[in-house]
Amino acid sequence: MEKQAMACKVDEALEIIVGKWKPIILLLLFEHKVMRFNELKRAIPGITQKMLTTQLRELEEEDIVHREIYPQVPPKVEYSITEYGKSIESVLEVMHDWSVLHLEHKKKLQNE
Amino acid sequence: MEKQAMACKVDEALEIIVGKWKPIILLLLFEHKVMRFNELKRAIPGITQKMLTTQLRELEEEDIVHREIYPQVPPKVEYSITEYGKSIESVLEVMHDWSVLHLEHKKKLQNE
DNA sequence: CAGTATCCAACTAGATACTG
DNA sequence: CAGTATCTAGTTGGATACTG
Repeated sequence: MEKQAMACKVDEALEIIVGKWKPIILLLLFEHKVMRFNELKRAIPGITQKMLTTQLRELEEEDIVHREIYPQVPPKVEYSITEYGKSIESVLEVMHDWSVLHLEHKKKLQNE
Repeated sequence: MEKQAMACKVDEALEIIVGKWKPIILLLLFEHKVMRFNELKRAIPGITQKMLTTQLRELEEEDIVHREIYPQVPPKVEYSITEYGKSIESVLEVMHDWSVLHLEHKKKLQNE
């Protein structure tokens, strides 16, 4: 595979998984399976409603997160990972594992 | 492992691999082993000198890219992946593979 | 050749207020 | 409860000019 084309595709993946709050949103949904809007908001310290909405809409757009609306008052909306979205978990794990490696490496460098 | 701590670490990894031009820089260096500044610049259409410098400095800071300066006129500077930096290749590959999967999935969705 | 320095436009994200 | 709307401060990145 040509490297330039590959970089192009990597960028696309990054745009989806990145976004300041996406990893934490995804990890929470992987853990809890189903979460309501305010439940997510409480679980993510520092996020604003606007940001949470935006990031969830983007993940929904990519068919990674499913949004279930219950037509009732007060409104109830539940978020979950789609069947397809589950494919992203291994990517998050690889990134996490490398991060741990990286932290250790930096610590080692500082001790020299 | 607690999910919140994990998200934190994933973010750190993302900050390093992301940056608009980092994937392409890294992939080029993985392919060519050693590249000079202008060689990289020519290989990356649209990048400015400022951006290339910034991104390279950040990768150098993280001990992922090595910068070899030859004290001569005109100056010659060569960039390469550090021994440690090689650990990032598999992360890029996983992200790339998922991107390909994702493109296929989106195409399938549009045909429905 | 391999950068630095400066300026500015565009986008991002936070705070805040409002609503079905 | 689960958002939307608006405004604004801060950051990012591009264009351009200059340099050892």
